[in-house]
Amino acid sequence: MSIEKVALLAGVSKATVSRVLNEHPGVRPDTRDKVLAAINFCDYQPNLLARQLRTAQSHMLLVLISDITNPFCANVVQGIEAEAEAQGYHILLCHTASQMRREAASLGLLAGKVVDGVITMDAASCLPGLTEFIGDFPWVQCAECDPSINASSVTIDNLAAARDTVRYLAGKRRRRIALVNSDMRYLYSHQREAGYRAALEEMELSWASIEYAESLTCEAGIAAFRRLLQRPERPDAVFAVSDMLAVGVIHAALEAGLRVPEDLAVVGFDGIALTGSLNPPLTTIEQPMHQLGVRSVQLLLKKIRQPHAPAIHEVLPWKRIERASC
Amino acid sequence: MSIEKVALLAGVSKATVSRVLNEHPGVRPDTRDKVLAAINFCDYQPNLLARQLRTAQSHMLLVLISDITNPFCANVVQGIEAEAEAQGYHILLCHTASQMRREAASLGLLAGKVVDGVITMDAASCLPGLTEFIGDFPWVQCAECDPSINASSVTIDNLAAARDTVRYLAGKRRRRIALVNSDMRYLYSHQREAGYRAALEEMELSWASIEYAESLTCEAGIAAFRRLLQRPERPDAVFAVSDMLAVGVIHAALEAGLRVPEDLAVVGFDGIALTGSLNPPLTTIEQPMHQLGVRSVQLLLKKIRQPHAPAIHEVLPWKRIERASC
DNA sequence: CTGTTAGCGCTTTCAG
DNA sequence: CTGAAAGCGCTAACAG
Repeated sequence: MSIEKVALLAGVSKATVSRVLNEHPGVRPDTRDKVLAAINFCDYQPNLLARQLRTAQSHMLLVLISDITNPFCANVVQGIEAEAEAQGYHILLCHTASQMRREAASLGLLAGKVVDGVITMDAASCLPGLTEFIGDFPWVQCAECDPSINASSVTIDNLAAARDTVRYLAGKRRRRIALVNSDMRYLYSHQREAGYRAALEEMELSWASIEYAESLTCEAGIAAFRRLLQRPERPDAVFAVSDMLAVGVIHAALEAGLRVPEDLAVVGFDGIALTGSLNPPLTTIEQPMHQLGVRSVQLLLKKIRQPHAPAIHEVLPWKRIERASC
Repeated sequence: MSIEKVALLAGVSKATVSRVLNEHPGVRPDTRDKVLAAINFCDYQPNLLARQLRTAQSHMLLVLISDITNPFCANVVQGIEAEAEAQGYHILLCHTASQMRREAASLGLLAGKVVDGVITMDAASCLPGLTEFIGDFPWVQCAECDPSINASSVTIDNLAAARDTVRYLAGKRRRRIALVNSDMRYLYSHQREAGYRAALEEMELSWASIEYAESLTCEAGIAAFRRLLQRPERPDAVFAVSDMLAVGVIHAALEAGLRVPEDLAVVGFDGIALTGSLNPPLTTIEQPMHQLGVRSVQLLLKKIRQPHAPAIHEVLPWKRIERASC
């Protein structure tokens, strides 16, 4: 049943049906009722595709994500979805696994008018090849920002957060603070590593040790910590750039007979809910995950509505949550 | 730049451009090249909305989920997305928080032709009011299935899994086995509770104790276990219907001075990756999360392609993973 | 092998 | 306040 059938049924024109559908003012109450009755009668639902084609807006947002299985991402997506829903938008989720090919494919949805804009949360979206694909389409970088790109962003100050964390550990008399970092394709990895190095220098700690995890999972954290243990001198503290990595670090430490926090202090990053219920509870740097998502949507919609407004780079606060692991 | 511009540029008709775009056979190589050149020249990207309107298929799938933050859901979604991508489909994610209002709104996308079908993973989608909304549209119930509904489903045998678990605990000389269940709006809650009761009866255990968690989070697990402890006799084993609940149970148990597994055995459900890295590692009932997602997409596409094929109810195997928590 | 034409279902001027 | 008509960009008969 199309709008035409409804029009026929109500004895009016397509235009009038469209008017009541979109709540345009200036439709006489009784014709409005007639139309509404007809709509109800054949329980008509408008074809959204046709509407989108005609109005040239889909009210859909694309979200590019490396791995929804990572609780941090899931929480941000939840924020994105909540705000999108509140503003009458839907979200299209694309796992890119940071693979250029998949990213490029998804981005066809932008050019294809299937989505009105894109929020990226993954490493690869900053690659020169991809920025070209996105071109001038509305785009917000979330949690991972390349400042040289002309798109809005919502992030935290990763360098400051990492620096503060290492200083905090040093303040707790830890002298051999190791960093368990992630894939260096992420920009935040560089930023946090820079913060780590800066703090070591400031605190005049010469001991440094960095391991790179293959993914943001417990298993990768376990493997990374084991590698750390094979080095000449073992650390007395580990700063992991993700809570999941920290979970693995603690597991591997206990397994190796170390006590946490007595022998090894551990700090995570992200502040996922789970951290408070671990044994021991995990000290972590909390990112405003939900807010990161919410603001991303808000900036994206602003760009969609005012395409020529300049990019906005928003930096949200982080917070250290002190618990027993350190 | 529309298909018309390309046609003009290549000196052919729109139809021919469309043919090369869709790789239809029977286009002379040199005209094909001309078109391709033109497409390249103005880097034309087809308007997917227009195509979708015309062909009456969007190649998009709707996924209704209660909470992406729950790792079990996230893993299933990952499976859904992977298979969808492999088959040339995209997914639209809708958090429903099991709220009727939001579900109904999302389902407008079905009637509105924005999506070709829907996969539901939440409790509310079985409500009579909603099944009406979905009507005859292609629909697969994933992980949560109401057999009285005429839609395909992919699940595990929740009753058998729960029964087996309780028997296993009884076999380990546990005599006071408590169940930490979730929201009873979920059908699996009923099924697992039925399995729990059946096993108790079979094993001739008269002691039973059930607590209902408010959500599938660690915090809810902690609260539930605390309530359990306030009862006259404390359990010597807890079967939690979700790994996240189990994490909370263990946390609360250690906090109360109980040793796990000596004083309290704990078994979870779902088999999320994290469970292997907890302290102690968690015994759990593993659901084939990825496969649940993959098969859901496959059944949905089958239904989309053959609308009159009968519904298929697929039951996937589960697996007990024995670890130190029990 | 290629072009012409007729829509998909909707919104939106422009007249009346 | 309502209707007629044009057209969003594409695909698919049907001719030629």
